[in-house]
Amino acid sequence: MPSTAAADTLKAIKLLEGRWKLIILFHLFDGKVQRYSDLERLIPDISQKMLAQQLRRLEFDGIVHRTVYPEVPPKVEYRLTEWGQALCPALDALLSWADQKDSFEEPA
Amino acid sequence: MPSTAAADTLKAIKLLEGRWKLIILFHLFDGKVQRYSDLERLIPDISQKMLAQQLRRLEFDGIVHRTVYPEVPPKVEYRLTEWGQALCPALDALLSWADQKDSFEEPA
DNA sequence: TAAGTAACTTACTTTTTTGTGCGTTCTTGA
DNA sequence: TCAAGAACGCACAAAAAAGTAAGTTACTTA
Repeated sequence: MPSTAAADTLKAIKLLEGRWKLIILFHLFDGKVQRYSDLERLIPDISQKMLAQQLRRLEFDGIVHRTVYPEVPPKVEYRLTEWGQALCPALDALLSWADQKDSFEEPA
Repeated sequence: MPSTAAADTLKAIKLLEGRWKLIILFHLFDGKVQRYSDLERLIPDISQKMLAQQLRRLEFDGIVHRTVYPEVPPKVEYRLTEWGQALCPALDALLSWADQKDSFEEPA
């Protein structure tokens, strides 16, 4: 284990931190393609500002791909990059960790 | 995949979010036991307040175990719970995801 | 001419998280 | 008598994240 493992894991988690990113990602898994307005509908509590901002960040980080169709009114589609799809196993591992909680009960 | 998968993964990530938690955890992996003052030394930039606060939160969440020795001056030791140790594979999965990044280069 | 549409910006406010510095406790050794 | 040591707690300040509401663009259709 190189000494950067901790730092790199930190970075990985930072890419996913925040109130909205995972929620957005879950709507894009399995190759789903969504328009901005689809995501707005699927995530009723998010503000337009946060949706746009987090999508841009996910795009910048290489997790989400953005396609603009030059139409009026505008049309923009979002999908995961391949690397974004590759997040699945890691999130599954986290989920199964969370699920295991009750099977470990600490001795007092 | 039950429909709570997204919500549960969210919760799991929230347990690890923030500037300090993973840093603290990395110093406790592999059964390492550390005193409060050890962690202070190992994490030079953290303030006492944040160290105490995050340790309490990790304890509350069942990830870290806290042992107080009734001595003067005080002695308090921290170690991972079994469930806390069980985080390793999930963090490894995240790390390997991060490492894979360059092997996926998106077609423009 | 005017309203409608999708996908955002921008300016501003509120909330949450993090940081700073000092105080507290109790006993021991100089 | 008094400073030292370990592990905090507390009040307050700064910074970061999130939320609110209104404005923008550039065509299309009524």
